[in-house]
Amino acid sequence: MGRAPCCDKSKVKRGPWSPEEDTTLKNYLHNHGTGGNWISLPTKAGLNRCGKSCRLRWLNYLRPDIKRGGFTEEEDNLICTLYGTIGSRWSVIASQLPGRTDNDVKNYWNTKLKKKFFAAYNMNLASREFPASVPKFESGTPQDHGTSSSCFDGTLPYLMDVSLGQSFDQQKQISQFSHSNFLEVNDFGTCGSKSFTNISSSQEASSLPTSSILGLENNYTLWSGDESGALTDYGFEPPADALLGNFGY
DNA sequence: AACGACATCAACCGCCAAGGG
DNA sequence: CCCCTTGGCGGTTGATGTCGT
Repeated sequence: MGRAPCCDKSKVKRGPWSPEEDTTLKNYLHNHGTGGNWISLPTKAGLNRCGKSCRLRWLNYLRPDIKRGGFTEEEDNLICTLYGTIGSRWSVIASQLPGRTDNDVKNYWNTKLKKKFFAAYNMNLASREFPASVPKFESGTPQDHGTSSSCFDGTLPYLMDVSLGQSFDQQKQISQFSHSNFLEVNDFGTCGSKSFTNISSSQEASSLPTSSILGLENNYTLWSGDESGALTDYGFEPPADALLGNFGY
């Protein structure tokens, strides 16, 4: 027996969202929040859409803090470094790129960065006898590359500056983005890693939703991976565990 | 101008894990 | 425990745009 679908696909609208639907969803979320239930949200909001579709539309497109436009070189480098270390954990990678969604990062990787990544990698292989296997971490344990391992056959150029084909300072790059070990957590998605000071001092902070507006409490909770123990242990072997530790995971 | 190839990205699919009853 | 619902995630698809011939 197959798994029951989350909604009746034949009765809900699919495909691209209209501006009217976007407005309806935004207005509803602004006034009521998710109510902790995306599945029932479209009915309450008067949308003939699947709840999952509403959630995706909000997270990937309608959220006010979405950053649109091209990725910077620093973002490129960070994505490549993280991909080389933890694999295709797009939500984790996106959490280190404020304003970027996992879908954005995934699309960007698949359409552009992947080629750049391997072009730089091949260049390194040809010019500098880049080792066929890269045991950079002192632990000596095999790397866990997540679901992407088959793509690499165990070989990862994760210390490479893809734009320059030069050695890449992983810790430096990561520190530029992770700011601190605090993660922003809210009810509207997993994206957005910002330091407390960034949230509290920026103009963005003043525009953050209050619990009354969005029907939420503790919209922004600060978690420290070292201290709270609240964050998931993803079960990575070193070095991924060590790297994720930099982000509070 | 017309056409095909390629690139982009929004949206969907299906699986998995968490949590509540 | 077990089952069910839901949220979250990564992989994939398909519509649309852009470029080259």
